[in-house]
Amino acid sequence: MSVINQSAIRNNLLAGLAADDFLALEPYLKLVPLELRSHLVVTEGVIDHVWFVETGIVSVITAMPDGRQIEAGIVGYEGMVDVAVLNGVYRASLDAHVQSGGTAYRIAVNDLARVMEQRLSIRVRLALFAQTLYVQVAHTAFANATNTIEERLARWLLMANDRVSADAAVVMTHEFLSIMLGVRRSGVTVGMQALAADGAIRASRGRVAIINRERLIQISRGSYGPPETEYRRLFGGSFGRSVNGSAVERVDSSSSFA
Amino acid sequence: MSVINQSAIRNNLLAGLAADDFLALEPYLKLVPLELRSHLVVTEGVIDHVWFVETGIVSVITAMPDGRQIEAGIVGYEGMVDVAVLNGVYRASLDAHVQSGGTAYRIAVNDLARVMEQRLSIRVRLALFAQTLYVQVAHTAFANATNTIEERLARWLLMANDRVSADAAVVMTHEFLSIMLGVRRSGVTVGMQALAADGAIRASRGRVAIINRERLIQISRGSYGPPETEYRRLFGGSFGRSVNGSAVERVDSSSSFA
DNA sequence: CGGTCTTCGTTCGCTATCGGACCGACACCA
DNA sequence: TGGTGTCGGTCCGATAGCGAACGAAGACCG
Repeated sequence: MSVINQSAIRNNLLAGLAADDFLALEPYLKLVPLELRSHLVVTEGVIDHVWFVETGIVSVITAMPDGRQIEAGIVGYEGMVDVAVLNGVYRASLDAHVQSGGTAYRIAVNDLARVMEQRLSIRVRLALFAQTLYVQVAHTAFANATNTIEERLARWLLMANDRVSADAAVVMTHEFLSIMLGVRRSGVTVGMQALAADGAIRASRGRVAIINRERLIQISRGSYGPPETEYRRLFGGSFGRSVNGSAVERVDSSSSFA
Repeated sequence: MSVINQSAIRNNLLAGLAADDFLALEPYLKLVPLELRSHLVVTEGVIDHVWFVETGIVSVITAMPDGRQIEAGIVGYEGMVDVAVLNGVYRASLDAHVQSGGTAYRIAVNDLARVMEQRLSIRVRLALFAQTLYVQVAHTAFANATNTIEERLARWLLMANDRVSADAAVVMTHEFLSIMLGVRRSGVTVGMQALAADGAIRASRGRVAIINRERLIQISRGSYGPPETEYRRLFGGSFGRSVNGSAVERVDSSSSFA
């Protein structure tokens, strides 16, 4: 069995682990594709694997039994799915759907739990991510209550842009975004036009190119930023600011867990 | 120093600890008042204490530098503030404000961390609560995006009612609620009138009596229920249902949706 | 008891967004 | 190259909620 080289890992949680911690996890990690639109976790389902995203985007979704759903958070190479297992919960209360295809290192929750039990520093690092996701979701609640569609679109595009190589366009349809934001499809169309008129984005069928991040940030009226700042504070690096993509840096994770 | 009797504790996290775990924490717990409108935690501030709520209600709030704010979650005797420390984070990204005065057992984070280090089972229990709060916040994001003011009011009143002695009225002004929900004050007035006309509540100046929980749950259109169900699943007990001999009865909220 | 402050009720015009529908444009496949 | 399905642009009337203002009723205090 070939060994995964830590230096080749894009996932920021794995890449930043101490070398011996990574080696302890490595035998259980398996690189798997993230199939577009697949459901990694479904509400009330058992969580038997955890995914460390390498490329692509996964949405954390509040899904109701009657089919209504909305995005609560978004995870890319900076994080993992599902954080519930870090809190000792193995049955899901939220969905996780792949919104942009890619790859991830997958591990069985049993294996992860066993290794974390031996190596507290792994748990420490992953818990920091759970905290950033919690903050992100709280800010989604804020944005959903106070921001216009256009502002929320700007926020979403920035967050998606943070998670793809910086020059790549974001791939998604208006229909899809309308579901994530909980608004009408044609509301998204109008909002996108406004962003395009502003020179912030350039849109074509199923594709959005971010032209001017600075402008998008202004438009988002503060709904973008704080969770990303929190992430950088806890993990260091340039997440959310990278001018040219995956500038994943590592920082020690020795903050006292206990 | 007199010893606190665990059987007299109302906080569900502390009350449910194994006896020896509780005894290990007990020397560091101090019963303190929760002063109405005090800010237990403020964004970017250091978190130096944790509160295990006995009575009263604490709101978890997304606060922006420009003063805009909104409630992301709500914590009463079933939980603690701030859960960030469970993830090893000691600088706040969210506010915690006392919305309904009461009391709490307070502990210094250093002491809590030290004891948890010795007793993993304490950490395990508290982490379960962190998970329920995360789910609650995700559902706030859902409600904020998809529900009307009236529906969100119903949700808020139910959640507040869960956290006060069952027959007590909820004490708060329209002004206050408008800030928590991020809507106009007069929007709350109109919403309250609708709920009162429905016979779900009876309102007087600064006070709301819940008359018919069942009706409120219907009105909330699913925005109330799932996080409470999750809490019961993880902790057992009757949280969110009528507790100890209240006149109010209700069925499991999830049944209205399955 | 009267003054003062807080809270609530109500109104106005205005805007964002809804729900639904229709159609044209593009993309892909045979 | 034409057919077919997806996607985006646009329009309609309807509505929830906004921002601001004003006044009345309850609560508190000297």
